[in-house]
Amino acid sequence: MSTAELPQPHRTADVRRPTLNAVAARAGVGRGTVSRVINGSPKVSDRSRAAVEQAIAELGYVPNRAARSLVTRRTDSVALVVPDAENRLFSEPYFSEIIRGVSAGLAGAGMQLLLVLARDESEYARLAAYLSAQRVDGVLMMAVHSDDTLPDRLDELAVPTVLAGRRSDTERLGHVRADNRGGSRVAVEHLLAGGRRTIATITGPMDMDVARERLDGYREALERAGLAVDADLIASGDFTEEGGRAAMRALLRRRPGLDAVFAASDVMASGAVLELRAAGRRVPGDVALVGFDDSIVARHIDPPLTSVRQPLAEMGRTMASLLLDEIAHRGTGHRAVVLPTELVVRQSA
Amino acid sequence: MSTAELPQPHRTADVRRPTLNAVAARAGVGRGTVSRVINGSPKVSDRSRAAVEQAIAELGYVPNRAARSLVTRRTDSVALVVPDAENRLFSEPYFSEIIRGVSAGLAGAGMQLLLVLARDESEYARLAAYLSAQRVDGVLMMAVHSDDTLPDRLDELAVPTVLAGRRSDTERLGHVRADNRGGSRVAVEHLLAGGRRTIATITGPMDMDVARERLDGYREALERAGLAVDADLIASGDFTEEGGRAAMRALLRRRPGLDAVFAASDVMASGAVLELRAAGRRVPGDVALVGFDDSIVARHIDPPLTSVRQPLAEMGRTMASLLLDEIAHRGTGHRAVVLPTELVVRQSA
DNA sequence: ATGCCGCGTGGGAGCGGTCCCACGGGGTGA
DNA sequence: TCACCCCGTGGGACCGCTCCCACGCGGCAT
Repeated sequence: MSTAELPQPHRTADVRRPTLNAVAARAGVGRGTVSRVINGSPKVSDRSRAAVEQAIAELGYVPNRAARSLVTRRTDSVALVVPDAENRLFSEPYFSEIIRGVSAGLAGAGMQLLLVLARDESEYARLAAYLSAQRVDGVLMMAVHSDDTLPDRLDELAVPTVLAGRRSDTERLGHVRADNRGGSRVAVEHLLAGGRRTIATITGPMDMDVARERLDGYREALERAGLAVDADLIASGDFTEEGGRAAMRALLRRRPGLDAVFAASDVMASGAVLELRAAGRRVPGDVALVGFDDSIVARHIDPPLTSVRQPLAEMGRTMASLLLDEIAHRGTGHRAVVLPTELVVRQSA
Repeated sequence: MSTAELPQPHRTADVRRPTLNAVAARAGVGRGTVSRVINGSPKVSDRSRAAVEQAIAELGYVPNRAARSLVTRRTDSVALVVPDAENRLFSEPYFSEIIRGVSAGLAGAGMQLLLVLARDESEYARLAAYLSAQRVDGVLMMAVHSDDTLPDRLDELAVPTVLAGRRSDTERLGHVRADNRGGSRVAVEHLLAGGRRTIATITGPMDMDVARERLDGYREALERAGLAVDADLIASGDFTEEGGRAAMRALLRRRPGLDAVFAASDVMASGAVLELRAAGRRVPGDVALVGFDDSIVARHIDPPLTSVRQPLAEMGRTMASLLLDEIAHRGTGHRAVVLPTELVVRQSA
């Protein structure tokens, strides 16, 4: 590592920005009037409003957030909490797309987005106090585990909270999720439509709601087609590539005759592909494969992977709007929103 | 999309949190003393300190950020600005790893991280005023274009600013970057060591410093090896997969005899692989290939890609510490830090 | 002309901290 | 014993905003 001093440019001293008082003086009105103009109150004459707006423009005035926040007891900011252990997910489009959606949904409301990565357990434990100390008006949480009680604590502390995904099917907090079950069903139906009949599935960890839902979708599709669900065709992975390989190996051992696989994530599918190739099976010739997430790897593995896409940006936007809702009308009750998925057909099935 | 009302739980009314005054009363001391304890001043007797700490614990007191910020003129938060047009990068480990590093580097200092995605030009234009209005103590910027003047404006406004990467080799602002030139040189030296002699390169857009640096590294390696630099072996891409394909196509046309390619990004390398395969060349048998970034696709394309890894998390941490430095000692001058890269050898070369 | 209404307005109070000045009391040196 | 110092301390004065009360004034009904 090398470090270099850069040529030092001019550096203005601690610039004091104009206050609301200065604007009032310049516009020849009282502080109250300026405040009203800034906050869009209708009870201001056109003349005053014009004068104030001109003064604001001339001075380049921007309200001091801290001062406002102190009296309104709002911060106009929300936190996005991401357990940092989930860095795996972080590098997927999942996080970034949702964040973009959240950001877009928040921007219109003039809300700031605070990114909080909880590195370890102890840090995570402090979070409830931290977040409730009027630091944020609301909290968005991603990748919440089934046994996580932080959301409940926030709820008890009256901090508006919205989750990405739900912890279980008895989730009481507001949340947004994709139609995992429906998406999986469509994926498997696609395999059935391609003439496949011995369709296996690689599931995620069964203590996660997404994993259970995606397995349910698989079952539903088979049942609707009048096919029996064979337990030997179900192997569990852990959403990692290695887990996908191991599951695929197990499936090939138990049911060498399988002609299709539905993997509950693209990353596991990418592991499965390697294992299939190692076993001499061609994809999709011998075995068709469908993944879930439409992540980056889906486009880049060979063959490009047919996968189920979640409307990530829209999920983010919806999370933002649910949260803004909860903030605006506290006690309105929580809402759950399920968004439809879409099957992206590529060459693996 | 479907929406559901969830059962409504209890909802406490606007909870008023204890103030510093309440702590003082409970501890039987003055406000000043409590403030001193909170801010770690040594001028407090052990007795008072103990009393205050107990009162804080009993009341669950947490200082009000807004109130503090109002008087100290600090916000204890920094913004991470990401031009949203760069969403492509966003989904790479690049962003997420740097963000993790930044977050880790900031956490120790009790700083908050504000994520600011600038969606379009107009939004981006407003950013300078927005950020300078004492909203943040400093700014971190990613993916800054060569012609971007926002950093300079921030600098003029005396807002401490640190960039990820530099705009050009005359960059005056503080920044952190990987040793792109050295990394590229090592990559090409690896190809040379493998016996390759006709080594092409696919560059990024030449108006980006990283692209220029990586090309320079390529040149350096050849020159050190006593080989001439052949302009026909240099094709420019744009850091996209399609750009990589097009560049590879051009290279094969101009120099069908090439036996190795150094692509300035993994994504371009992944495009190159497709084109090489289409042309019937085996990788690495006929043509060896090295990429840059060690991104997700590097591990997942076939064959797994040898690539140059940047120490992303450390870059983030370093950015944070440079920024904290600039905030603490304004006018100390800006610094540039270059971090070493590492060649990750896989099967493509 | 007088009273009343309501709109637009000015400005005091206060949000919850930090800063700093002034003050009391114990120790030290003359 | 007295003057001085220093340490720990309490509390007034803000920071820049919003909230809200009270007030002036023109228009309308009486």
